[in-house]
Amino acid sequence: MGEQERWQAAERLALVLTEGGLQRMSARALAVFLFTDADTVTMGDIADRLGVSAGSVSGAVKALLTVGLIERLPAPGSRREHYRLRDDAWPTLFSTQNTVVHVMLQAAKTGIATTTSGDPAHARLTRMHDFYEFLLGELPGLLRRWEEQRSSR
Amino acid sequence: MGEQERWQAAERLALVLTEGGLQRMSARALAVFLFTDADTVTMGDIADRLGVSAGSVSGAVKALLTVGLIERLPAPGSRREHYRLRDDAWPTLFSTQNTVVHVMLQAAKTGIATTTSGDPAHARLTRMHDFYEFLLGELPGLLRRWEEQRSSR
DNA sequence: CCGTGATTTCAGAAATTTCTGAAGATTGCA
DNA sequence: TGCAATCTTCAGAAATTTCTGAAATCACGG
Repeated sequence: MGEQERWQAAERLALVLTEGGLQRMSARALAVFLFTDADTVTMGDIADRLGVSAGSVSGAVKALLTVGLIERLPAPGSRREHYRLRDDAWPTLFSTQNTVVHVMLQAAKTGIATTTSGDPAHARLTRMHDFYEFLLGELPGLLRRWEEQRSSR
Repeated sequence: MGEQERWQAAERLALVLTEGGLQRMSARALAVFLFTDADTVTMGDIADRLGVSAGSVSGAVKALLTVGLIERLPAPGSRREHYRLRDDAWPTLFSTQNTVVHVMLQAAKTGIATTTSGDPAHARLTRMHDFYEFLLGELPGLLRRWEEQRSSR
C-alpha cells in the first residue's frame, strides 16, 4: 500500500465529510488527522500535507476544535502546538449533525402554532413534529448502546 | 395567526432544511408543500408564493421528486401538474441523509486497506469503521420502531 | 524583555453555487 | 392539426462561499 493510495483515500473521505456538513478545508484537515501515521500533528504538518496556506489551516483547526473532533495537547515546552483526533470524534460528529433534529422539531412546533386544527397544513406539520420527536427520543439510547458495545471489548 | 407568521415560519424551516443538505430552492419549495392550506400545489403556485422564476421551481420540484419527498398526482385532465408532500416524507428524508453513513463506512474500509496493523492510522480508521458499522446496524430497527408506533395510533 | 518562529486575522481574489430569463418542447383541448 | 398554457433546459448573471497572502499578534527560549 503506497502513500499515493493512502492520501487518495483521505481526499475521498474529505469529500464525503463535506457532504456531511463540514467545510471543505475542515474536512480535508480532519482526513489528515485520521490518516497520518504520526500520533499528533502541527498546523505546519497539515499545511505541508495539503499544500494550502497557514491561514486556511488556522481556520480549519479552529473549527474542528470548536465541534470537539480534535484536541490540543498539553505542549511540552514546544513552540508548535500539537493536535490529534479525539477518541470520541465520531459519536461527537454524529451528535453535532443531530442538532438539526432539534431545530426541525422546533420549526414544526412554530408552524403548528400558525395553523388551526383541521387545516391540511396542521395535519402535515403534526406528522412532521411526531417523527422528529420520535427521532430525538431514540438518540440517547442509541449512543448509550454504542458506549456499552465499545466498553465490552 | 396571520399569514405573515406562517410564511415566516416556512422560510425559517427552509433555512434548516438547507443545513440538512437540501438545495436552497428545494428547501423553500418543500416548505411551501408543508405549510400550504391546499391539498395539492402546482409549479405556478410555488413560483407565485416564493416570487421566483418558473425555471427555478422546475429544478426544485424535480429534485424533490427524485429523493421521494413529494409525489405527482394522477392529473384529472388538467393542464397543470399537481404535486403534494408524500406521507412518508420525513422518514424518507432521514434515510436519504443516512446514505452518508454508508459512504463513511466504505471510506474507512478503503483507508484501512492502505495501512498495516499496528499503525496509529490503522487504529484510528478501525475505530471509525466500528462506529459507522454500529450505526448502520441500528437504522433498520429505528425505522421499524417508528412504523410500529405510527400504526398503533 | 528581545528575537524568532508560529499562529491569527482579514480584505480581496478565486472558485463555486444558485438563480434568472428566454427559447424550445410538451400537452390538453377545440 | 393548431393554439395556448405549462414545463424544461441551459447559458450567463448574480450571489455566496472559500482560499490566499500578508500584516499583526502572540509566546517561547535565550
